[in-house]
Amino acid sequence: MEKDARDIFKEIGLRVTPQRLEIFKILASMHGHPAAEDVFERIRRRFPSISFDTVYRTLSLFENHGLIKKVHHLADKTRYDTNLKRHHHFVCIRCKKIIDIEWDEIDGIPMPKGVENLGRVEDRYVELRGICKDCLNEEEE
Amino acid sequence: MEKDARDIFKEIGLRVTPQRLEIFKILASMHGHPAAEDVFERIRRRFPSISFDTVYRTLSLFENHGLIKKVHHLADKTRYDTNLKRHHHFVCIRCKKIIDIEWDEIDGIPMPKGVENLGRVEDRYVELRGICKDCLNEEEE
DNA sequence: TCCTAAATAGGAATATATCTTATTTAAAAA
DNA sequence: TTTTTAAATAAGATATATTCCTATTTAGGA
Repeated sequence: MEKDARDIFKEIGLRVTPQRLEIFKILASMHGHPAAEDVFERIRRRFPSISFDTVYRTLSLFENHGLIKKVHHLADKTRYDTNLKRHHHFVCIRCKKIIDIEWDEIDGIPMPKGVENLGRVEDRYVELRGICKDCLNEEEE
Repeated sequence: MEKDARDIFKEIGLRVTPQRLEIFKILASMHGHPAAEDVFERIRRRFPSISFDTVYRTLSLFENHGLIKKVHHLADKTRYDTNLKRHHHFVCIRCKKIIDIEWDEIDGIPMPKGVENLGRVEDRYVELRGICKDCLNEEEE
């Protein structure tokens, strides 16, 4: 997010509103991985009457234009895993289907440098994200 | 989940209730990655008066004893990522902190066999799960 | 069989996210 | 610059997921 927010919005055909500019600025300045609520708390300082809806709408908008990303594609409801065998997942970003995959080679790769300073790693989890067969077929029609 | 549910419960010191036995059975029979609601719909056939609370409580209980796992550790609220550079995450399973990590070696590993039948993979995402430095320090005290 | 702590049902409460509608505003057109 | 209009916003209602509260029931030990 280097360029001026105003230019970025114009490039992708978005109206330039003060709320959007401010949310953009907040996101750029906020390290960590904010939730909508965090953004809301911050922007309220400048726009005390801003609504939650505007924040959510703007975050969606930014996401749809690739300016930000959701950390997970399955944040709507908690899903449980009954397969206790070590495995990873293929997740369809369209229909949210989850398919188990085995991928032992993952465990062989050395940790990236510096991770030991972050904490104690207890597990490695890999998610292959894409479009599942069913959704690809529907697309064709 | 091979053993008799009754024995498993006793081993880990849980009371054996009809609701728990049934939920356990449902989980074992249900492939896919059910949400609490899915389990609720199924168990209602046999226990029409069961409450949502019992389902949630039982799922938590099973999770705490390692009988099932949540697919994600961050399912409570949507978190956004403002770092558009390709990266992965270290996630603290205790405080839910997310820390960006770079790990290019991941891209070099060949896909596991059979993935091409599942759909089109568009991205690989890795999550290192563990306990962060802050939580480890608190633990010591 | 009795007793007690634990589990449950039912509904209330909370949290997150989206929708509805009247009002305001950005920005294109005049 | 002024006018026009579709898009954006605020406010609150609504939807959905999850947890909490409390009276009642029950598992399992005494």
